[in-house]
Amino acid sequence: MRATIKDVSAAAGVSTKTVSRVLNGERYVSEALRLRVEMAVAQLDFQPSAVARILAGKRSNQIALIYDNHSPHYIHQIQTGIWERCLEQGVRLLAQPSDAGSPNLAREVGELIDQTRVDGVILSSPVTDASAALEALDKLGAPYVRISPGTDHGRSSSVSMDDAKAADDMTSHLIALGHRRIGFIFGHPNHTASDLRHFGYRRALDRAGLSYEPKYVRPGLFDFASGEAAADTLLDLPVPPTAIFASNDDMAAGVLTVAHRRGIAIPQDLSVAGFDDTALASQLWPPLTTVRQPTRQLAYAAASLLFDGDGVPVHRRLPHELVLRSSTAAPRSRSEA
Amino acid sequence: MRATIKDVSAAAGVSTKTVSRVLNGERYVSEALRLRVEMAVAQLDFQPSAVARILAGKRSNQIALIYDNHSPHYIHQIQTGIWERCLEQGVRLLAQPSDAGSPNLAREVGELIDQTRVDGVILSSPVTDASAALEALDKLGAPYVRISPGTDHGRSSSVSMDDAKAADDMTSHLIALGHRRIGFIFGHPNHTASDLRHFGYRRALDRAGLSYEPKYVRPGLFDFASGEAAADTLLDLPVPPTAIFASNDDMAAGVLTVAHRRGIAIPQDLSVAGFDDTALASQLWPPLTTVRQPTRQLAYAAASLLFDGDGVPVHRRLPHELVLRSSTAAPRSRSEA
DNA sequence: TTGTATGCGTTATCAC
DNA sequence: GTGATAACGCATACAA
Repeated sequence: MRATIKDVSAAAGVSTKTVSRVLNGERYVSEALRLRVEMAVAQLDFQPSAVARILAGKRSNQIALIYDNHSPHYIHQIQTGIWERCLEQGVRLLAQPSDAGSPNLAREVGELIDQTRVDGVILSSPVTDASAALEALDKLGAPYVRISPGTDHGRSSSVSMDDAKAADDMTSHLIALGHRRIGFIFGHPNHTASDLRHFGYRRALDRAGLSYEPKYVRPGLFDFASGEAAADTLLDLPVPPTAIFASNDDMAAGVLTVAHRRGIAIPQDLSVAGFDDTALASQLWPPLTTVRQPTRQLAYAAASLLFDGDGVPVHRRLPHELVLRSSTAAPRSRSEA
Repeated sequence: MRATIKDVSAAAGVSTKTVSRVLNGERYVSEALRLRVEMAVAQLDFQPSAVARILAGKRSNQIALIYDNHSPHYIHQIQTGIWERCLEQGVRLLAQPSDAGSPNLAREVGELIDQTRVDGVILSSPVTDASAALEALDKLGAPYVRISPGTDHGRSSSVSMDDAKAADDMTSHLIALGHRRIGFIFGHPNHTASDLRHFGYRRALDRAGLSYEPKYVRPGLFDFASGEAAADTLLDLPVPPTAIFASNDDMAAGVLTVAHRRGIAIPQDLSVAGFDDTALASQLWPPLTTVRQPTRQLAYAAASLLFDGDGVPVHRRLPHELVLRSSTAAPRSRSEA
C-alpha cells in the first residue's frame, strides 16, 4: 500500500502536522525533527497525494491550457513553453483541447474550473479571443493569461508579439529591395493576428507612398491549400506581383509549390516571404524569408505571469525577428515602368 | 460559492447518498427521487468535484499520456487520437512530457501514478520502449498500453503498425518500378521502428534477389539535417542510387532539398520515398511517395484498449497505407547494365 | 516550536 | 429503496 502522512508520522515519532510542515518547507521545525521526518519519508518512499492536497488545501498546483489550433507545431511550442515554466514551479499541466466557436465553450470552461480546481488557465489563439470563455472565467473568478489576444488587451494579463509591426517590417523590407507590387495572403479570419498582419502590410505600403491594391490581397485559411489557391490567382493576374507575402508558412509553402509547378524561378522571378508560424519555412527550398514568432517564449512568459500575477493585469510584449534569406532578393528588373 | 452534494440534497430533500446514486447512474433509485435530484442539480448548476471523487472513490477518470518525441505532428496526432476516445468516455487527459533516456524516468513515472491516481497510462514512442518506465508501472500495478512498441510485445497491451512490412512494401514497389540501386536512410537509433524499417527494406531486396549494399544505407536522426547529409553522401557515390527511401519525411525533405540544390530532377533522375511520420510529405514539391502511418488511429485504439482492458494483454495491428505519387516514377534508363 | 481537532466533497459501508 | 456515518489523505485554525 501507499504510505500516508500518518505512516510517516508514526515512523518518525512526530505528529502529522510536523510531517506536513517539513513537506511544505514551513518554518518553525527543529533540525532534529526535520531530519527524522526526512529519513522516514525516504525510507517509506512516501509520495504525498496531490488529490488530497487539492481537496484540503487552497491551491491545486495545477493549471490548464485551453487551445484550439490546427497547427501541431504551434501547439507544441505553446505546450513546451508552458511546461518548462511548470517544471520550475512544480506544477502540473492539464491540456484541454476545445472548439473556440462551440456554443458549449462556456460550459466546458466552467466544468474544467469547477471539477479540477486548477489554479489558473492559459488561453492560446484563437480561444484567447473567445468571449464566451473569457466571460466564464471572469464569472468564476479564475485567474487567466491570454497569449496573443487580438482584442480587449486590458481585460486580463497577456503576452504577445506586435503582429502589425512585424508585418510592417517585412513589407518595408520588400519595398526596400525594390518591390512595388507585393501580393498578400490573409490569414484565417478567426485569428485576430490575421487582421493585424494585414494592417501592418497596408501601413507599410502607405508610408512608402504605394497604393493599396485589393487585387493583390487574397483570402487564406493558414493552410497549404489556401496558399496554393491564392498564389494561383495572384500569378494569373495580367500584371502579377513581384513578391508574395503570406500570413503564415503553410500558405507560403503553397506559394512555393505553385511557383515550382509553373516554372517560376525564386527569387529571380518571384520573391516569397511569410510568417514562420509552424517552423515549416526552414525546411523549404529555397529557404523562406520569414518573421519568426517567439511562440515558445510567449508561452513561457504567459505561465510566469500566471504564477507571479497579483491580480492586476500585466501585458508583456516579446520581440519578433526577421529571418532574411535569398528568397526575397531584389527583383531583377521588375520595378514599375 | 460552488454548490456541493450537500446543497443539492438539501434542495431535493434527500440524503447525499441518494444524490450520489443519481449522479453515478446507480440502480435502486425511485423515479420520483431521481427526478427531484436532477431538478435540483440543474437548478444549482451543480458540478461534482473531480478531486473529491478521486479521493473518495476508486477510479479517477483520468489517464496520462507519457511522451518524448520531438515531432510536433506525431505528438499532436497521438494526443488528438487519445483525446477523441477520452471525450467519449468522459475521461480527462494529463499530458506528461518526459525524457526517455533520463535516469529519473522511473521516479517521474512513480510520482505521476502516486500523486495523480490516474487510472492508466499510455506510452508513445520512444518511451514505449523505456524499460525503466515499464518496470515502474509494473511495480505499481498501473494498467498501461504501449503505442508501437519495438520490443517485448507480450509485456502489455499494445497497438502498432507493421513497420517491417510497410518498408518491405515500399521497397518492393520501388523494385517493381525498375529500381535496382535503392538508397536507404536509417531512422533515429532510439526508435525501434528504425530497425524494423531497415529490416523490411533489406528483406524486400533479398526476396527480389538484389544484394544488400551497406554503402547505400546511411544513418539518420529523423531530422531534416541528417536527411541532407545522407543524401549528399549517397549522391556523391561513383554509382549513386536511382531511388532514396528515407525512414521519415523530415529526412526525405532533406533529400529533396539536396536534389534541388544539385539540379537533380525528380522523379526523372532520382526517386524519393519516405515514411510520412510528420505529414510533411504532403506539403513538399514534388509530392512524396510515402508510407502513411495511422498514428491517430493507433492512439485512439490504445485508449480503447486501456478502457476496455480486463487485465490480459491484447495487441492490435492497424494497417498502413502506401500513398503513391509521381516522385517514384520508373527510372528513365537506369536499370543495371 | 509542536500537537489536536476539524474540514475539504465525495464515495463506500452498512444499517434501516 | 434509502439514509446515517465512516473513510479518503491532506491542510488549516487554533491550542499548548
